Amino acid sequence: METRIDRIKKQLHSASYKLTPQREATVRVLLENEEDHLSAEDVYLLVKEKAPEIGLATVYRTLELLTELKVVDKINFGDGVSRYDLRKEGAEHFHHHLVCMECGSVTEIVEDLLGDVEEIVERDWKFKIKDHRLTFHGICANCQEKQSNNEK
Amino acid sequence: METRIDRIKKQLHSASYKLTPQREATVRVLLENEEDHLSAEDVYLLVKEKAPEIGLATVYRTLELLTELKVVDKINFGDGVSRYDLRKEGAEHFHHHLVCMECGSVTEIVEDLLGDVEEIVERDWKFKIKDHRLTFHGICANCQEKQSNNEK
DNA sequence: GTCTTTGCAAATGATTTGCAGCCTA
DNA sequence: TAGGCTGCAAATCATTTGCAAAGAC
Repeated sequence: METRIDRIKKQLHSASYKLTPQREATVRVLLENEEDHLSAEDVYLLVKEKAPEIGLATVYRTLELLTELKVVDKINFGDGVSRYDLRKEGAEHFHHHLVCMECGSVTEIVEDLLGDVEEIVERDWKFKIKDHRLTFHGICANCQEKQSNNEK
Repeated sequence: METRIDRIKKQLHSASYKLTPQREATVRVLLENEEDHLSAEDVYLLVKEKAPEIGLATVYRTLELLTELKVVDKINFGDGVSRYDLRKEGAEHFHHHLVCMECGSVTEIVEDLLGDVEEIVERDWKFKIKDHRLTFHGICANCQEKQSNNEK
């Protein structure tokens, strides 16, 4: 069976890059933390646990490479750091995010919510859409509940 | 008649801040360049033309202040800099952007495209939306035309 | 061997902060 | 005169780059 790593390896090869141990360790960390939205520093610390000799610069270079190959998406929630998110396999579009202003949690929405909107934009603005970024800022279900409990 | 500056002045006062000459100069630059998406450095250079003694730190501090008061929105298109956008008066929601991957131009969409989408998100994810960020990356009408001309 | 990739340290660039002086209530 | 506000310079933080050594084909 072809694993996810195998497929990423192929993608690298077809762009004439190698899956070095460092790159593999980095990809594994991303796979094992798919739900999180790790910064380069986060990834570095996690990779370091398995491969202590790795350098931060290598992590940055790998993440940049993976971004180029569209294996990951680089996102920015407005705090000063870039975060890296594995692209869902087969997903045509970048997924969306709900960022909680209370607790900072980030929830992913994989469903494509923008089909109709993109049609309108392409038609009315004559803009050829290649990608999108949609983030909602607000209060997550958890924090809403906490708030209403506090009011009791 | 109450000008836009007057209203911003009131907003500052009601949060017990003053509209100092430096702050006023900064706001004026933002008003005069509403269509652009200026970085702090951009704002600094423009303010410097009128008030050469101003410091970059003051511009940063002013922009931060205006962001807090929701007079401007701080946005990030993925290049390493924050940009500042005057919030449209009366606009309930932050407007959207089309970023051209060819020429880097940024077009604003003031229309609210997300009404339906927000309803879905609030209902299905129990997420109380306070704000949103929507950016499309693609090719603007101009660059599309240039490309098809080159192919001739 | 040649070309790619790496780790380290130094460089860069955006943004923030410490602080002494300034201005205004 | 006290506090907010400013300009400057130094500090910080994320990210990038130069370079010599190490590794892959």
